[in-house]
Amino acid sequence: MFQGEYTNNMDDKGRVNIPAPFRDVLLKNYDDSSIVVTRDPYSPCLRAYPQREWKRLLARVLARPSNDRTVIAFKRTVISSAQEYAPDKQGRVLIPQNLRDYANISKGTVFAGSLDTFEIWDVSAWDTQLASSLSLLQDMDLDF
Amino acid sequence: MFQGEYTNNMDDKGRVNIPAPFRDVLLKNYDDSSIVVTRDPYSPCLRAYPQREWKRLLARVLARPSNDRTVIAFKRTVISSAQEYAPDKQGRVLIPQNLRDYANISKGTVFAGSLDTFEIWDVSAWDTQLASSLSLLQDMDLDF
DNA sequence: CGGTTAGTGGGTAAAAGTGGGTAGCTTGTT
DNA sequence: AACAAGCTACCCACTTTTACCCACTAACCG
Repeated sequence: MFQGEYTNNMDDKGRVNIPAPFRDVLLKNYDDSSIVVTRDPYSPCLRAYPQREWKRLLARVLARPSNDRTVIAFKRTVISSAQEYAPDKQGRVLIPQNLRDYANISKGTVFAGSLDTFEIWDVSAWDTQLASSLSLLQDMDLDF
Repeated sequence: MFQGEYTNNMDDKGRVNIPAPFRDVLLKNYDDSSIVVTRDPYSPCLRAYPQREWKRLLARVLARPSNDRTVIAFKRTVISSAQEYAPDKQGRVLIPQNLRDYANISKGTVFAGSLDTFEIWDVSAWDTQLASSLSLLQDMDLDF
């Protein structure tokens, strides 16, 4: 399970270090350190899936009628942008330019655990998102 | 059950001592001295869960529809920031910078028992919170 | 008043994160 | 087809952070 929030810097070449705790989860729970990175359609951030979770998502998509408009849109935004990455010896992955643009990532990069996936944010986008999530929760007054 | 209020000092490295009575509860009632520390979404403080209580919380969250906006907000504020800590030989844990910022903790740190969890406050934030909690209770005039 | 436990401070080895060079591949151009 | 340019994977070296250990002081308890 991915949890915790970590900030790392992307270098000039576009590489960022996957936080060590996440790499541990990948190796221990999934026997595979490679991930699939893609656009998150609901927020301006990227989402990283372990291989197994990515396959589960694909299965769910394939189970739907392929002419459905939302399924088509989902394929175009999420699936088309998905790419598999294996971290290098230092634990870094290269984020391609189109995904960097989508999430507005320039340098400061936040990795946020989200149970079976994790999110990748630009640090200032993360801060504003965090503030609005907090105010949403306070207004809703839900009990967990 | 965690009860009582204790003040300890965080050192320059960001470590604070978990009060001994709380460590006792962790060992005796939970057979595990490690805790999960996370943001409290309703107040500017942190909340520490014994492993077992944390798992119960996760189960409750997972039972809800994952596309619900409040569930997403909860994941981002609480689950993303959650990290597991095992106290060192002296009974201290390192509070990471992002959580220190959230709760405004610099040095004086208050640990407040809250039954199956406990809260971690900056001492001055705790004082102001205490004053307003008191006046709230006096106005409401409910009988416990 | 001595002994034990809680809390505090600091040193140090290992791990995590960062920066950059280079060889080899792909791509595109003449 | 040959060559140049750019990109990327891989490697090495450095810096920063963290985990772990030891030592000291203060409080508590008999």
